[in-house]
Amino acid sequence: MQNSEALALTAALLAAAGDLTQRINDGVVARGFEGRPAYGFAFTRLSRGGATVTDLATHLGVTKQAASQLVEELVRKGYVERRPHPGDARARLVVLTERGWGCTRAAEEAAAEVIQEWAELLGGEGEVRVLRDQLTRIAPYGPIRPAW
Amino acid sequence: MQNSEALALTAALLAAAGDLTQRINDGVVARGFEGRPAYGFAFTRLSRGGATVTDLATHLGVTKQAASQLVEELVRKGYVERRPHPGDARARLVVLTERGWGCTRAAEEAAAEVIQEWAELLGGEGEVRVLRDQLTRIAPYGPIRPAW
DNA sequence: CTACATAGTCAAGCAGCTTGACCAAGCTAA
DNA sequence: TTAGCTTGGTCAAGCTGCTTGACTATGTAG
Repeated sequence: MQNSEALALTAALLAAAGDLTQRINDGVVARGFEGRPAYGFAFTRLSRGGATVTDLATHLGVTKQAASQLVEELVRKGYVERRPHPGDARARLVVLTERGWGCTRAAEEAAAEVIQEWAELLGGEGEVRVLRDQLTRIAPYGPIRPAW
Repeated sequence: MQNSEALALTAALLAAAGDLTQRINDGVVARGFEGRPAYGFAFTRLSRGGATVTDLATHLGVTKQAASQLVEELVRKGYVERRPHPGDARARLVVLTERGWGCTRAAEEAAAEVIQEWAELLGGEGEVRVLRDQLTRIAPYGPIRPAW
C-alpha cells in the first residue's frame, strides 16, 4: 500500500465518519430533540441498564469531571435521571428517561436513514454488510475517541 | 437494514476513524514532530501549491479567524510560512516549509503503517482496496468535519 | 469615483474539556 | 473496632480552540 493510497483511505474514512455524525445529529434535531453528538455515545452506554458517571467517563474516554458535566446537562434537558445506586451508596446510577429513550430511537432512525442512502450508493445492502464487517474487524476496543 | 445494524456500523466507523486519527498523530509525534490532527488536514490542502487563509478555512469547515490562528500556530512551529500572494495584495499565500514537508511525509508513513496493519486484519491488501473504494463512494465532498 | 465584495486581523466571549483539591463511602488488615 | 488506603462524585479554576462582531486594506463592477 503506497502512502498516497493510505492518505486517500484516511481522508475517505474521516469524511464518511464526519458526515455520518453530522447527519445523525441533524436527524435527531429534526425529530425534535436538541443534542450534540456526544449524547449518542452516552446513550449507547446508558441504554444497557444505566451507568455510573465513572463508567461513562471510561466509555467516553474523558475525565469523570467531564462526564459529570455531561450528565448534568442531560439531566437539565430531561434525557436522564440520577438514582441512588443499589449496593453502593457512593455511586449514583444514571438512567435514561422516557424522553431519553425517544432521543435514542431518533438517533437510530437517523442513522438507518443515512445508511440506507449508503446502500443505494454502494449498490445494495450486501455491500453495506461487507463494509460493516470490515470496519468491525479493524475497529479497536476501548473508549470512543473523537476523530480529530 | 435494521436500526441496530445501523448503530453497529456507526459505532465501528467512528471507532475506526478515531483510532486511525490517534495513531497517525502518535506516529507523527514519534517521528519528532509536534502536532495535532488538524495539522494533517491543513497540510493536505497546502501540499498542492499552498493556499490562502480563506481557502484553508473553507477546506477545514471553520471560520477564517480559526484558520488564521491555525496558520499562526504552524508558522510559530516552523511548518509553514506566509508569502505575499502573487496577483492579490490583500491575500497571503501560506506554503509548507521543508520541515512542513517532513511532517507531511511522517503523517503519510504513519498512516501507511496503520493501514498495513488493517490489511493483515482483513486478510490482504485487496480487502483494503475494497474498503477504500466503498468509503470513497460514500464520502461526501465539501469541508472536512470533526467526527464528533 | 463610488459602492460594494473580499482577504485578513484584532478582540471578546463561550463550550467543553483539563488538572487539582476535596468529601463521603467502601474496602482491607490489624 | 479502627487506621489507612481506594473509589465515586463534586467544586473550582484554568486552558484551548473555536465562535461572533468590528475593523482595515485591497480588489472589482458600474
